[in-house]
Amino acid sequence: MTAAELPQPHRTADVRRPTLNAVAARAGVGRGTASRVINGSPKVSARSRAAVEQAIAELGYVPNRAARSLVTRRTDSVALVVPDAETRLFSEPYFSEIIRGVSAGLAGAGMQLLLVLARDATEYARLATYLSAQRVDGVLMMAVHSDDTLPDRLEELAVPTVLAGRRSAAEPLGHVRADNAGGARVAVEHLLAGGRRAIGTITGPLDMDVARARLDGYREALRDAGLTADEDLIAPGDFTEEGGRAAMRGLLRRRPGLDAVFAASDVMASGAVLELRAAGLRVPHDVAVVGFDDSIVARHVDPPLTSVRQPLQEMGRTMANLLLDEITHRGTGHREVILPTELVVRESA
Amino acid sequence: MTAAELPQPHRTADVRRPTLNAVAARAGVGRGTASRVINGSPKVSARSRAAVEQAIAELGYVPNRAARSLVTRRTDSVALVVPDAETRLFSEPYFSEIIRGVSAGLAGAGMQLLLVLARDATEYARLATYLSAQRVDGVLMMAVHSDDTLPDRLEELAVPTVLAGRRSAAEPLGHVRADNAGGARVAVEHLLAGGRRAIGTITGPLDMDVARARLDGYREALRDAGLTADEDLIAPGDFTEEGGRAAMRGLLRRRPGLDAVFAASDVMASGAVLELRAAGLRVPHDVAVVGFDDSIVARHVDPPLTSVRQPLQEMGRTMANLLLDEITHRGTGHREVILPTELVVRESA
DNA sequence: GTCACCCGTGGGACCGCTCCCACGCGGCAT
DNA sequence: ATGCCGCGTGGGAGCGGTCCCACGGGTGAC
Repeated sequence: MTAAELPQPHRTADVRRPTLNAVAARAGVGRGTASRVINGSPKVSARSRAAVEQAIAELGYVPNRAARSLVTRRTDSVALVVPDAETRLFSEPYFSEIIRGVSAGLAGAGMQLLLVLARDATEYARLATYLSAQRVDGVLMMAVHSDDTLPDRLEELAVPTVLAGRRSAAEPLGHVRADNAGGARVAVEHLLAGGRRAIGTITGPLDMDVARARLDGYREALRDAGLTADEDLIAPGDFTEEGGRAAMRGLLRRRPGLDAVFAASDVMASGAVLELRAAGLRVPHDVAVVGFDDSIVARHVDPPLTSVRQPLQEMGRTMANLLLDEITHRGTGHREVILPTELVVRESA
Repeated sequence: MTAAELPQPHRTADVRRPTLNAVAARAGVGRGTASRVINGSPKVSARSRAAVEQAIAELGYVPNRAARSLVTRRTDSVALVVPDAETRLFSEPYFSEIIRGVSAGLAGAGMQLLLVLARDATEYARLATYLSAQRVDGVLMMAVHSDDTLPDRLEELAVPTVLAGRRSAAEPLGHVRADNAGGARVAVEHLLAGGRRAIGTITGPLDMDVARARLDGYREALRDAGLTADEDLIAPGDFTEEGGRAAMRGLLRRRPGLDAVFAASDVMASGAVLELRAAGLRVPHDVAVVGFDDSIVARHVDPPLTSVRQPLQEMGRTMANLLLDEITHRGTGHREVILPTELVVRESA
């Protein structure tokens, strides 16, 4: 790509590392046998195995990935793709925690994690070719939008792919998500149990499935309680604090008598709290607030937010496992895993 | 490593991608010429160049990284190492923002970013060998402690390395850091300008350079104002909220007349605020508080915290650039870059 | 005792690229 | 005309692994 025009770096410092040949020679065996030991083949005598293992230890031999992957056509690495535009939205533990889970899940299998932030649309579009060019064995994608076609392109190119969250209810690809609807439902049920009746909601961008699912949960809970989710109780947000403030402002204007709000993210909830305070309303006395994510913000908002926690790290780990499975046994079929959420009750509701 | 015992994945789907040979054949030139075009060598006639470029476009050719790096001994990828123990980092924009900067800095050079989270000490220790085994061209490290020797090992192994922050004032390796002392100084000057005179500080763990530097800045500011930084004005914290509370408690006990506090992190400042409130003191009326990091917490503390912002994304970008430079021109000498901080004034001081 | 078999083994043939050497060819000085 | 230079070029020789085929020697069946 553009690298072509750049000055070429030196060759790496010529501290030549021992090769498989060196190991074999030192162990007094052939390359084949040494290779077998390294790859755990059972068809090696105990004697040879011991000799090779000793040689490896003495020489500090580490296999050359490039050479290996040239012939095996595997790279032992997977990419985690994050549209850069989204990262600011979740400067939250979300990103980090999922990564930790993914990393933990991959480490056991000796896989490397390639982090790919797609800056703009052009770059994003090129990604499919890029990723499929024997660069990675599989792809994990975060924050996929409904209209995102990159996953489809990857599927066409036969690149194993697992998504964090789904694009729509009919997601054809394997993915892992939290029980968003269930979580939202529990949040609203908590508000209902607290005697609240005029419950509004601040949603995420409705072109995202997470946002829609959380809205669905909100609706279900109200319906089950015999209430109707009037349209003017629903204010669209965008997962940002400012969006939360604006949405709250709208809700207050339309429904002055509101006594509770379920926000589809803590960040929006924190915006809502700021706006409520500005309007002279007390939380939770006048208006109760529940957020979603149980992010660090939740604990630091005044009052601390009641929020729905998603098992982020486990989601990451599960994504890694699904992907590894898909890589190992092609065409296992795309599976979806839904992990349970948990309501963390604090002072805001 | 352990991968040896695992079941081996299939070979990648055999959608054989076009090779350089195919490109050369189609363009009617030799492999050498095709390679030259791809690598931007000037020694190619316009005619050949055009033919090759067309063939590349028609075939959708993308060079095989493994093959290339096998011979060049470069991988065109760098590792970002983060000790997993530093969960503290994860809860902040810190991590995400630096990554964004790093990613942006690397992208231009066609470099890949390998994310390596070291779970435990054993794994961390093995990292040096791991990273030096022609796996990456360079290493970026975050959250290095004073007693961390991994950087030294990497240097011995001739692996270009750049750190985020330094281990001590005598850091031999290239690194990028914020002007911690300067930032602290400005924070305290702001308190002085507000008429405060009995100014305490809550420090980070003093085995970390950041913490020491911020303490130094505090001292300098007081000294320049003709005040003395009595030892009982200095309370050691550990960058946690609870640590901040405890430190604040100690300060109040020793110095009931305190009228301001500079905390070396927002999280500690938020703890301090809680403690002040518990003691019946008002912020900023009775005691003004300034934090550090301008993290998301700062905006959500009540009252919102005045804080010192570090240019995280730029720090990431700078790290990437330093590393690229080190990779391209070996032995440029390890440089240090200090980026300016900025005081963000809110309501707490 | 002979033969078929199996197990462990060595090593050749690649994988797809870059590097570099040698070569052809036109233009310029001799 | 002859030589030399330098440019653009083709293609061989690896890079360090894995895969697989062929082979030696021990074993058991006949």
